Amino acid sequence: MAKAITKRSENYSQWYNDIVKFADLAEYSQVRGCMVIKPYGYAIWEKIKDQLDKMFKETGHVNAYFPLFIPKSFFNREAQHVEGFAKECAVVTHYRLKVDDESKKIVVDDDAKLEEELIVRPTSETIIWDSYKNWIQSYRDLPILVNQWANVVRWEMRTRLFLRTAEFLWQEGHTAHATKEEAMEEAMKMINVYRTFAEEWMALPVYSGHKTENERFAGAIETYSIEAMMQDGKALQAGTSHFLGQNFSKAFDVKFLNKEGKLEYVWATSWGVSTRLIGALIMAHSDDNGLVLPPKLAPLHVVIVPVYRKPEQLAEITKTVNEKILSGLRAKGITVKYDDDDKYKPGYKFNEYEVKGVPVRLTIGMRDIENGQVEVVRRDTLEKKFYPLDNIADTVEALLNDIQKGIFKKAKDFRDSHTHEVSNFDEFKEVVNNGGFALAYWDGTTETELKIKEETKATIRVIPFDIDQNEAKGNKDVYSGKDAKYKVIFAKAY
RNA sequence: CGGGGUGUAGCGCAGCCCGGUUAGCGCGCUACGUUCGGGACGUAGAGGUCGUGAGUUCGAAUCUCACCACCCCGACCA
Repeated sequence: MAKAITKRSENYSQWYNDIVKFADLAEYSQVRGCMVIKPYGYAIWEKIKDQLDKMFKETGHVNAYFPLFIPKSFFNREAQHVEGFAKECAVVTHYRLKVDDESKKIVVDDDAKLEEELIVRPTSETIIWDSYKNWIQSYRDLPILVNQWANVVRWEMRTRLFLRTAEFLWQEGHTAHATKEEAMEEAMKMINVYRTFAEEWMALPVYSGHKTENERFAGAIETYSIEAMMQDGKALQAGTSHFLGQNFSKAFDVKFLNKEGKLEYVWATSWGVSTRLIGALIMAHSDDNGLVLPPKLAPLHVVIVPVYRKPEQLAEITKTVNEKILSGLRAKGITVKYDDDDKYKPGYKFNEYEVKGVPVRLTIGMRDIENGQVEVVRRDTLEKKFYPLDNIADTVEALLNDIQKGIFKKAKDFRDSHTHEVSNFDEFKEVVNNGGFALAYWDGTTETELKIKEETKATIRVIPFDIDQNEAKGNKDVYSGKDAKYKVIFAKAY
């Protein structure tokens, strides 16, 4: 074992870094806080992107692209928005370099200073609403249901691959509506799209609900979020959808003439998920042997490893693989790789694909051909079984479905067993400090929320949709002892 | 921005305190041979502006100064 992945129990965050590295997903570049997403990691992002894009289009959205640069003045328009992002913006001040006469080095040409600085987008509300102003005159122009796949830059102080990097890839939906109700419905619709994607595709159980005022997106009236639990019991915000009210339409003066001939401000939403989802995928499912991927998002479903000594044996195995395995699997849309690379030994390959989380491995040697069988190993449980070569495609298809369901159940069981109702602050501290979600009553004040954060580092992740908030009536806040308004999920978060 | 640390081969490090002739080690890499059902082994080999720039010295990876970069711990955050 030349390369060993740190065990989760020893050092969880080192384990995470090891998985990213050994599974060849990403690495830091020479640019501070920025990552290189390597082909295998990018392939996972492409799978995520393809599916989400499909779901967005099915819900009536279209893609467009807006500039990377935003004039500084745009940020002045919406007060909360600028406050939320000002401290982490990259700013372009010049447009030209030159060779310095004395040092012969490349320097910024001071004569090429921009009249107005450009901000590298940390999010695109402002530049998009500046365009919407020109797009919208009448209720007939609405709704606008646009999504953008893009990169954004937030100059974070501390970064972690996929979870928080200075530049990251994401999608941001920006919609414009004639009525408040329609916009609110859109925001809710999209958080549900995210929830469906998380649960059915990522095999990641999530709590969805409202964010508190304190945790809301800068400039939003209402923020909805999906929150997942990682294997250390901490929460990861996996996606957000915002009802922006008329904040941005007022800031950018976007009005439309309604059916009654009256001028009104447009109602807005925005919603997004990022490459952070890959971090969620890693931390939710993987084990001490490496990455574990849900089959629906695995770039490669099945790898076939031949075991042989002589070239003639390899030829015979290859013939069997071609005739009895490959076409059957491909016909079912299963992505399969036959790894007959002679440069590596089987043992090396077994480990490599295990670390990379390929859901199913087939091993086939002379012995198996004689017996008409193949060895099948599933990545999630590492269980090995022999199956007949006949109908191997059906076997594998069923197994992939089983793995998808199995890892969802495992993640859900984990989350549920680490989610506890707490009735007093001592219990509360115990739950959040040991890694877990605390279901607690809250008095609804930012003051209490901040005090709890200060004392425990735990924050309110969501006010869950699927908890009837009438439950809170007659109960007391876990910290302040005042009358409770909500029952919420507290946890430490990434 | 506050506190701490590190820059030496592709990666991980030793050497520096106490200056000295050819700068080492592990992994990886290349060639050949033996291996091949859970990360093989042997032999031979390739690979270095010692972060950058000045200075001290007969002589600097080593001492001095400046600069740059990155990492870790805080405050901030998808």
